[in-house]
Amino acid sequence: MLDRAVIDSLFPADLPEPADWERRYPPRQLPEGAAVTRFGPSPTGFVHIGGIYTATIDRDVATHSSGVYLLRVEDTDQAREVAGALEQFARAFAYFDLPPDEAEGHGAYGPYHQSAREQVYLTYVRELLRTGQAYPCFATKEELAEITARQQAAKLPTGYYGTWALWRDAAPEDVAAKLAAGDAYVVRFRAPELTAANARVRFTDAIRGELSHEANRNDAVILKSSDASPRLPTYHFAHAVDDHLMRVTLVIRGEEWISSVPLHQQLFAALGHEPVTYAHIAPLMKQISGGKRKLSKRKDPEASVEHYIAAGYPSAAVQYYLRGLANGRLAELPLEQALTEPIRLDQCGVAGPLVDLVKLEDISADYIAALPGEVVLAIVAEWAITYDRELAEVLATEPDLALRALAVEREGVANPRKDLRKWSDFRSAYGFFFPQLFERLQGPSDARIGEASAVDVSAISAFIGDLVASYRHLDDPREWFDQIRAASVRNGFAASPKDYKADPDAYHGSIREASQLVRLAITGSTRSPDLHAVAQALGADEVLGRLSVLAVA
RNA sequence: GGCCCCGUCGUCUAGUGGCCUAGGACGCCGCCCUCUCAAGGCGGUAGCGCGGGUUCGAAUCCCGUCGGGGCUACCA
Repeated sequence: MLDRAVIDSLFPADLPEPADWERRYPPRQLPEGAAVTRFGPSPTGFVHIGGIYTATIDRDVATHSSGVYLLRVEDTDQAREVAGALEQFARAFAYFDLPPDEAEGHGAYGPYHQSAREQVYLTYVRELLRTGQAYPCFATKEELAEITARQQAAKLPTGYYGTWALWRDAAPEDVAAKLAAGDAYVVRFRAPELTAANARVRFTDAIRGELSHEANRNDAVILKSSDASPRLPTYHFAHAVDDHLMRVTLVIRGEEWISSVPLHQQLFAALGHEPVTYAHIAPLMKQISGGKRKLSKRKDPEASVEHYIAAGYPSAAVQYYLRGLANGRLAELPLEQALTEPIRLDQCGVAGPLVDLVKLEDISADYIAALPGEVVLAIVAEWAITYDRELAEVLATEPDLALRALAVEREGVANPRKDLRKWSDFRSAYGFFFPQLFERLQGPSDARIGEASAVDVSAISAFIGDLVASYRHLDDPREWFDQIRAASVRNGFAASPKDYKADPDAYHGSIREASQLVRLAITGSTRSPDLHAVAQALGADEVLGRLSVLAVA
């Protein structure tokens, strides 16, 4: 074993001992059964929808057990750090209403950035070195690559273990010489010797139940290279140190970590830390040609929560969807109830679900349809400030018109329109209400009419001309529409589709075609909410203005 | 390659030996309503990966097999 003096010389003289940290971060005083959970985003990319999914479960379990949910930024991979990631985390958690009880800036167990915890990690690295449970390793990248290549050629498990582990049992004087020469090194964990008795490990997962795995044999790196500053640990070691000192009791993470549990348990044991409970959740998947694969923040930018925020999916709808994915039972409940009912870990699915935007949009449309017009307006206006400037300005200057538009077939009806699935749909669904956003037709030969109607230009202008001349802005829907029918009949349209079908050659078309022309003029589209309601929201002047352009050939 | 996780309609799921000729939701299709669209109402389509067992009886238990996913980094 390495000389204690040699070991200590590698660390600051005033480095605290484990007991010091234990005192500084005492066990929490929490009610029986309270879970302390954490989410640990890495700023090597943006939080994606899977991260929100995990954080939702973390937050929920802590809340419903009267526990604590903390946010710890896992920024040990400084080389791959992405600028702006932290700001994006904050935006994402704010948007989805997932406030941590503790995070950088508040909480007694910080710092909550791993890059600021160098001293803590060094204490425990030194401790493992002192007890011979870790050792410095000077193997170069080339040597490591060669080891891997030889193992693969020999069809042996790859890794740094046993006799492959160059520095595991190196002579102390060789190590001392390397250190004296100032060569860069990492610190590796000395994996326990495997025997028949400990070759396999079993553990209980809060979601999956009993799991077993081959024991870890690899001398995993726990402290990264000495030529970097700050000197940071790998995920594995940070997990064993931080989750202990932050007094985390329940680690909820993706199932890709199951394979690492044996290592983590060895690390906890070596450190003398009480093991934590794990809950490995199934990862959200993405449909790809020929199958599905785990959602990746690198490969799938559309999975970024920025995408959801920019498109304007309501936070509550997304949460409802994600909670339903976690516990199928919640998907059967009404939204309000599903948002407050606890998520049960033992009811979490074990197979990775595909993210289904169509389903989300259905939920979202239902949710928005139940919202009062003024609430929709307030949220859309807020959203538009960032994502649709022009719309934001229009809404600011025309709030009353916006409210009238939103009231159409939404307020006071049994089945409100479901034409908004996300805030960005507002422009296409309601934009035509606003003179500033609506482009009036050029005339009867406008391309938009050409695409939708076979009625010839002179017939259009005769009909619409008649309608404009006789137009009355009536309150009664039936009477209002009857004047359109009357004008169309006077100008060669059939009063009903049935009449038209009986003798197609006698007419330009039926009331269907006629009303589509009116619709086109007023809304610019062949698809719109109820025309009379639209006309009421618009007002007589605007309606006549929009119709008049078709009155002249 | 080794190890691990997973496998019910297109998708998300209910289902823990008989309540299952497998239920719900979304999608899709049809019909109704109708001045268009959306919504709504009604109806329909579609699934236990495969092969062996165990059992009176299996989606449910066991074995094998195939398929998908993950780990095997000084990334998390």
